[in-house]
Amino acid sequence: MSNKLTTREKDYSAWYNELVGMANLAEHSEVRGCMVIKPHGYAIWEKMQRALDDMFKATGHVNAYFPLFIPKSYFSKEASHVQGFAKECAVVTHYRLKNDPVTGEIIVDPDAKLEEELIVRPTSETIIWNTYKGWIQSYRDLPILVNQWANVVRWEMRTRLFLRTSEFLWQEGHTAHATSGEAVIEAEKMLDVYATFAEEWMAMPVIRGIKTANERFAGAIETYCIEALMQDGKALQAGTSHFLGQNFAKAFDVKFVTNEGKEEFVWATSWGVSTRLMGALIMTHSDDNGLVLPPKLAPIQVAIVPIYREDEQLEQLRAKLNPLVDALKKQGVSVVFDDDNKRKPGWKFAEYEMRGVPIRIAMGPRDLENNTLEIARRDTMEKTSVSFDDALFTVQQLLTDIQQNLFNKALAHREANTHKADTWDEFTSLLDKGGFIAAHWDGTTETEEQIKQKTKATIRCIPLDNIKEAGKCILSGKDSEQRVLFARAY
RNA sequence: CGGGGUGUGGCGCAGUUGGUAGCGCAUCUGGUUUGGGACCAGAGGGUCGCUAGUUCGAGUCUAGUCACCCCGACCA
Repeated sequence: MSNKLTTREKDYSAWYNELVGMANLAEHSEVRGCMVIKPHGYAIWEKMQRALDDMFKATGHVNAYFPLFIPKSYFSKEASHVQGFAKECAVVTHYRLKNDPVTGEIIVDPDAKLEEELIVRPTSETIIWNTYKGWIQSYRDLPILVNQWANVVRWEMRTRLFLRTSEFLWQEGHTAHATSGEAVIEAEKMLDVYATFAEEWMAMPVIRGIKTANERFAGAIETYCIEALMQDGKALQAGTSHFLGQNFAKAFDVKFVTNEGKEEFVWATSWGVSTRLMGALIMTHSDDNGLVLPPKLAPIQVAIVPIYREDEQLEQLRAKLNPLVDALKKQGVSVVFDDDNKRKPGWKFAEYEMRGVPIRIAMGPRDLENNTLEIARRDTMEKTSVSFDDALFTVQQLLTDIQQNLFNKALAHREANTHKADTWDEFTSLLDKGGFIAAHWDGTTETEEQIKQKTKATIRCIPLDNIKEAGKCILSGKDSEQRVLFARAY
């Protein structure tokens, strides 16, 4: 392992890859476009999962599981949905291998060709709606509020650890409702859950908005999203929630009988967040010393490093620190007491910093004499010497402070990098600096496409809390009734 | 799929006009160390991505091939 991260100004992409590797989060697999999530990375993902899952349960949802394979014919039922995913599907065509009679090599048995190919799910709308058809007859069966934790496969041309991999982990919620209004409320509610999670757990401020028709999910009537701004000034879609209308119900013939005896199609939503959130977390807070984790998602919140020369000193430190460790654990703080004799303190300091541990405590002979210990916070890298008796209180205080400080810092960064543009020149010059740009747009897909072609900037969203304001489109000069949010994005 | 780049011990790299492979980190052993990634001494580890060709001789030249990375098109 080398010692330091290279500076991120030079090449953000390289810096990101290096960080992900050195912080022991993940690595590229030899399998095309896939990644191996290492234990430390997975521990963070598990904390995210748990928090999200609790929020889903609290809003009335339950978990279920559906097949990995989707018969090809299911896909063709919803026209825009196929179009959206057709180009990136992995397809199972055979079910058996055999030894080549001539060469002895393992080959695909040509006699084992499937009659109907199976698609490895890129998302589960089709198989789930095919299943819901059997679950729903009456209004009494509604709503169905189901979530699935799963892996999906999208054959992406270019991949990037966590942000875009051929296989990724996610959750996808699929709900069925009796009325349009109820489904819209559900889609908006789940967007809110995502936004709350992003801001309160990940300490990552997000903008809630809706996508333009062009950027909408394949098969959706309305796509809601949360958009975050990374440290390099690029935007990242961190979560989406879709109002699907009756598109999938019609495609899969899912009808229910109302309490008035009328037969109607069901209304649907789907919503998901993925391991991309890991990428978002990394790119929002990390610095050149490595990963920075918000306390709420840190697998280790406090690392205690004893500094000692002889075993006897270690014993003294252990005796002194054990009650503190116990007290912290009792408060629900995850803490490691690192008395590993194979590593030196300096090495441990650097390592915990690289891994993003929010608080580090060091205690040595000098502290024993003075009844003090040294507390270092990861977010600001400040070290303070505090009285041993105040340690418990200070740590608890600090965990809250760090969580809040990380959010504040990220918010300040976003605000400093969000600008209004009223002319094309202003727009393009702002784009090169990165960040969000609020600008007028005439509302047409053609203009949106042209802007994208000329500048690589996309409309990230139309913010939900947007203020109506008359203006002229920055490209076409036509009338516009509100600003929309542009950015270059991941 | 287009443009560019890289494949050499576990990781990062060097290797000149072709002459039989070296450096840093990591690893192992012993000792001294331990308050910011320790030091000294010693040791182990590579058919140079793969295949064919040129040559007395190929990490180096030629052709092919595979893989990966970066920049586009596509996307959460």
